Amino acid sequence: MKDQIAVFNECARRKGLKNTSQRTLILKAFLSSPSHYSTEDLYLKLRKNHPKIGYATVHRALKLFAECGIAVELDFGDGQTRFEPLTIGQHHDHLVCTECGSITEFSEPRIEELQEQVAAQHGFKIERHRHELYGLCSKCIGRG
Amino acid sequence: MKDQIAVFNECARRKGLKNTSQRTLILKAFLSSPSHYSTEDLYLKLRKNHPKIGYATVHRALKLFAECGIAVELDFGDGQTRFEPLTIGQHHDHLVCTECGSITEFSEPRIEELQEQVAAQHGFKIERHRHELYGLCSKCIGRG
DNA sequence: CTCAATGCAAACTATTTGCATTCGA
DNA sequence: TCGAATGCAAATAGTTTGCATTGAG
Repeated sequence: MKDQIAVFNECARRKGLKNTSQRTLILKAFLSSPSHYSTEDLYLKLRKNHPKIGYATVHRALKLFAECGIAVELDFGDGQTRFEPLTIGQHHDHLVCTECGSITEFSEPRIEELQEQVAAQHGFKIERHRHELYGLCSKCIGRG
Repeated sequence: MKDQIAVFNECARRKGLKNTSQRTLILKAFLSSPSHYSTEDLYLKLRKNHPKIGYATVHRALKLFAECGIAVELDFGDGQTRFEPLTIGQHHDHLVCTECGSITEFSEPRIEELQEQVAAQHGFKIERHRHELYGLCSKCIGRG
């Protein structure tokens, strides 16, 4: 988390941005939880203690975090863009439960390797990827 | 393609739907091209020869195709939902060029297998997945 | 004749933008 | 002071829905 704040501050400095209490607040809330926030999620959470904060401010901050490389935008197909804190060099993909909406992370180097092979076969240069498995999580399998 | 039409007709019959010239038209156009159409793409294409067709009709037909299992909805993060014809049992994933927008399909059984292993480790039951590699296609690498 | 389908326009939802005001450097 | 940031409201874009009319069975 310290790393991420440092990375963001450096990025903000390069862009000539100013520090504001709101953005600091949003950044801390964003980093302090393992959640996958949509703008609305985070906005609603922050508003409890900071009623004056604006939706657009939260949204602009999240987009900025993504630009600075400390967040990634995710889309699980439910119509909401989510943002996830990104630690440098740490990539992972997601298991998304279609029943309860829970999100679990996974990382499988052998898949990444095969991806590279596939790309190479097509003369394709990978910049980024998304890999999501949708289905039932362990908690929901029993109930189903 | 014949299979897909048969599957759709059976599905429509079960749902008690009626055949209409518009939907037949949309279905044929949808299946006759390897493209990954958004509603708008297909609507604009169809409108050339059938100016009276409505956007909503095209959209409702595409959603229906997805419901009947002859199409899958795709989202490459550009804000448009795309629809791809699906042949039964034939699954594939996508290489998406971030430069020219071209879409190439790939299929790698070893990745699917590893996916299943990952899911099993988490007690997760996969219903479907999405796996997309974003980057530069062979044509765009030279130009870059 | 009945009810699904159509085509149009309007509604909706998430996201983005314009702008007057506020506030950090 | 200067310009970035904020907060509000309005605009946008894609998707979905309501409804009067059309048309298939």
